[in-house]
Amino acid sequence: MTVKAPSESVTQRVERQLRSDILTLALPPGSRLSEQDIGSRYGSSRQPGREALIALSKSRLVEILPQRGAVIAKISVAKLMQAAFVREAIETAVIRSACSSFHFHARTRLEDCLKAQERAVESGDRAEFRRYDDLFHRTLADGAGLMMAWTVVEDLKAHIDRACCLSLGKGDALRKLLAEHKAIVAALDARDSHAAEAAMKSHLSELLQDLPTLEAAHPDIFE
Amino acid sequence: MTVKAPSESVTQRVERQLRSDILTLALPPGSRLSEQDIGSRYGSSRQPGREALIALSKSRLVEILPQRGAVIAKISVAKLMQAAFVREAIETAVIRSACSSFHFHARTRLEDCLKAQERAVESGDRAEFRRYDDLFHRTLADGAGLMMAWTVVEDLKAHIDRACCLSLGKGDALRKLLAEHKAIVAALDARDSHAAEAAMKSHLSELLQDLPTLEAAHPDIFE
DNA sequence: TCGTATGAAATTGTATGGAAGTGACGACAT
DNA sequence: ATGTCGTCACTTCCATACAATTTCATACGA
Repeated sequence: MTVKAPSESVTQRVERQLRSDILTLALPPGSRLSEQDIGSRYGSSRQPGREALIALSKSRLVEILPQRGAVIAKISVAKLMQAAFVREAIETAVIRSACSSFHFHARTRLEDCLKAQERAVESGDRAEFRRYDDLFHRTLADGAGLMMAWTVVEDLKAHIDRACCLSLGKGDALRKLLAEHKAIVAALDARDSHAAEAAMKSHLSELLQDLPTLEAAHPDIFE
Repeated sequence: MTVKAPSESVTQRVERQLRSDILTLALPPGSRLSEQDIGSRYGSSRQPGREALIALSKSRLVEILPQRGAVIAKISVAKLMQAAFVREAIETAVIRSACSSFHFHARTRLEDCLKAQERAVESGDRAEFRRYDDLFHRTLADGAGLMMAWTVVEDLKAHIDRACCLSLGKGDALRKLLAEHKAIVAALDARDSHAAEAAMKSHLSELLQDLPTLEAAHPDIFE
C-alpha cells in the first residue's frame, strides 16, 4: 500500500516559486507585479497569485500598494540590520539553551550536516552548502526544543539571504563558514554556553561584513 | 481640506474582528470554522473570510486543515513557552541596545505610557492598561531603532495574551506590572544595560507564573 | 503655458460558481 | 462481528465575473 503523497496546492507552488525568484534576484527588487502577472507567469489564475503576494508581503518581501499593485521590496540596509539583530538575539539564546539541554538524536543530525557541507565545500556547490546551512540552524533549534524560534528566524533570514546572493563569495568563504559551524558544535559538545554564544555571534556577523561593498556595487536594488 | 481617511477594507475588518474574538476567547479554542461561517458571522462573502483565516494561520492562531476547514488553535503549553522564550530573547536584546542609544522623542512617549498606565491602574481598567503595555514595548523597540523586532514580538505575544485572558488577575497585578515598567525605564535612564535586561526578564516571566494553575482550571482549551 | 476636467485602461477588492478532496454513515457481503 | 464499498454532505481551492479605485493621457480653458 502506497502512502498518499500530500500534493502541493497551486497556491503553495506559486508562492514557493515566487519566493525563490525573489530571493535569487531573478525578479529584481523594484519590479512592479500585478496579481495577473504572477498568475500567468506561473500558470495559474489571479487567485493563487494574489494569495502568494499576500503571503510574501507578510515577510516584507513584496510591498502591496492598496488598489495599485505590488512591488518587489528593495533591499534596505536598515531592514537588513534589524533582521540580523533579531536573528542574532534569537539564535544566541537558542544556542545557550541548547547547551543546557539538547536532544540526543539532533546531535547526530548536526554531524550529518557537517559532513554534507564538507562535501559541498569540496565540490564548490554553494546552493547545496546553503541548503545544509539552513538545516544546521534548524536542527539546533529543534534539538533545543525550540522549533518556533526557527520559524521566526527563517522569515528574517530571507532578507539576509537575498543580500548574500549578491556577494561574490571568495572561494574560501564556505570553508570559513564550515569551520564556524564546527566551532559551534564543539562548544555545544563541551556544554560551554559562553563559547557557543560567541561562536554563533561571529558566525552570524560574518554575513554582513561586505554589506557596504555590495551597496556600492548595486545601488539600484538598494533602497 | 481634510486628509482622506484610508478606510479599512472588508478583509482587514474581518481579520481584525476575528483576531480579537480569538484572543478574547469569544471563540473558544477547538471551534471549527468554515470560510462561510466567518463570512456570515462578520457580514461578508467567503473571500474575506478565507483571507482572514489564511492570515491568522500564519501566526498559528488557527490551524487550516486542507480541504476540511479550520479550527481555532488550542492553547499549547509548549508553544506558549517557546513564544515566551523567543520574546524574551528579542526584548532583552532590544533593551540592551536601547541602553546604548535611544531616541530622545521616544523617551517622552515612554513617560506618556507610564502616566496612562497609572490612570488605568487607578480606574482598574485592564483593557486600557494592556493597550498601553503594548505601546510601551513598541516604543522601546522604536526608540532603539528596531521596529522590526516589535513586529515579530507582536505576533508571538498573541499566544501569550490569549492565556493572559484566562488569568483572574488579582487587584495588585497591574500595579506590579507598572512598577516593573518603571524599573525598566529607570535602568534605561541610567544606561545600565544589565539592570535593564534583568528588569525586562523578570517583567516578562511575570506573565507565565500561574500557567500551571490556568491549565488545571481550563483543561478543555489546552492542548 | 499651466492648471484642471474627463475618460479610458489597469489594478485591486469582493462575490460567486464549480471541481475536487475528505470524512461520516450505512448497506451489504463475508 | 467485521470489513469493504458507495453515497452524501461539507468544505476548500481555484477560476472567473463584477465593482471600486487609482493612474495616466489627453483635451480644454484661462
